Amino acid sequence: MTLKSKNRQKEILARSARLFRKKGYAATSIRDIADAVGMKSASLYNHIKSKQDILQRLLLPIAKIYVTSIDRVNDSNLPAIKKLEQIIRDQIIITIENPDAVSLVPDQWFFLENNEAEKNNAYDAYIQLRNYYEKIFLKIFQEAIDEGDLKPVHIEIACFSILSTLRRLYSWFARHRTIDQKILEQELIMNLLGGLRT
Amino acid sequence: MTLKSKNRQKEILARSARLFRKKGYAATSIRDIADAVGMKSASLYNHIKSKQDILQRLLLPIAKIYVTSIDRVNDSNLPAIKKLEQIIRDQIIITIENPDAVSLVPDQWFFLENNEAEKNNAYDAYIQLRNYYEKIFLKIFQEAIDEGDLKPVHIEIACFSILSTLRRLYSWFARHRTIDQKILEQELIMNLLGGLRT
DNA sequence: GTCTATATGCTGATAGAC
DNA sequence: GTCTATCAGCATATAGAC
Repeated sequence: MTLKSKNRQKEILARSARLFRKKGYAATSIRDIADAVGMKSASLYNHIKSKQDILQRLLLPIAKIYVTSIDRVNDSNLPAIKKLEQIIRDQIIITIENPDAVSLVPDQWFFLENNEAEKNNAYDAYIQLRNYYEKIFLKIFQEAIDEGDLKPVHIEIACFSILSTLRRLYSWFARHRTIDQKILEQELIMNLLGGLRT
Repeated sequence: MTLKSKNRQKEILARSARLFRKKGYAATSIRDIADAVGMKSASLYNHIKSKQDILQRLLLPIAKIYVTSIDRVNDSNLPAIKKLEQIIRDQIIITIENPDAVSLVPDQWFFLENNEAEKNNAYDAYIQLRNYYEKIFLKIFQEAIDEGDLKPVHIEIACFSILSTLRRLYSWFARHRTIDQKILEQELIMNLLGGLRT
């Protein structure tokens, strides 16, 4: 594979991410993508296997970025409450660095297909990554309670609430790009964790 | 219009809402809806004008329910902080009573069409209702700060955070239907407002 | 690696029999 | 008010010339 074709693939993925974000996977056609890249739809197939292939090559890497990020925090020696703060900071950074790919996480993952015949279980693979992330998040949250830094709340409600906000951050950020990142971090940490501290 | 045909229409709307929730508007076909109702797709058109018509008749009423609800709270004589608590409670009730319609609010509104030629500006009408809701919400939030009950935070971040969680509540609730509603209210009020109180 | 041409199937919606 | 039959358009994807 040449460098040029790799760049072409990257461009196709980036343009697709933007279109999927704007219109949704189902409402975005291969022709839409071809137009955005500047070629005919048939030519796209020299670079990608299928429309589904594009979605998978957007969602699975971003899901792995999230998992890698929470693993690193989890392996650190910080107190659990500091780990939670770092997880929020990391999510903000991931969102700012990959806004289009991140935008697919709340909604478009559902269009991943589970083709068992071809051992192409992108749907299952994605769900597994997401569940793993949430499991670690819940575990750290419980530790912060055990360590006396958070109130003994219903952890599933609290984690749902925190993750709902972080998953939607991309859309807020699109409308407020000029905000200082440090202020955003401080405010979100206060919003999301402040009510739960002892 | 007979009672029977009204019931039929209600059933079509309810089945459609469930399908739009599960698969998304774009990925749900008229044939899917017809199958779910138990008739042929052509017969559907005796009850509804178009697929778009269904979406509009789901989203605009639920948007109006939200607006009516916040108007009533806003008109009350409660202190602003108590108004915010009531808004959260109201959103929980609306979500529990209309889970399928509410599920369309975060994502499927984008598929509303703006047909200016036919003065059928469902998209604009919806956006207007949503903007109105957010404007009132922000106003009450600012009042709670002015009344000394909330910290002088960046209100747009705080309101985004609170509304993100409330809009996603339907999906959490689907997985935890047995939770006591009072506990859910208490926990969410603590999660969403606790960190911001003076 | 891009193109034109095309295969095949599904889409929303309509016409008209009953 | 439901059906069968059908339309025109667009979907994903492929074949093969250049």
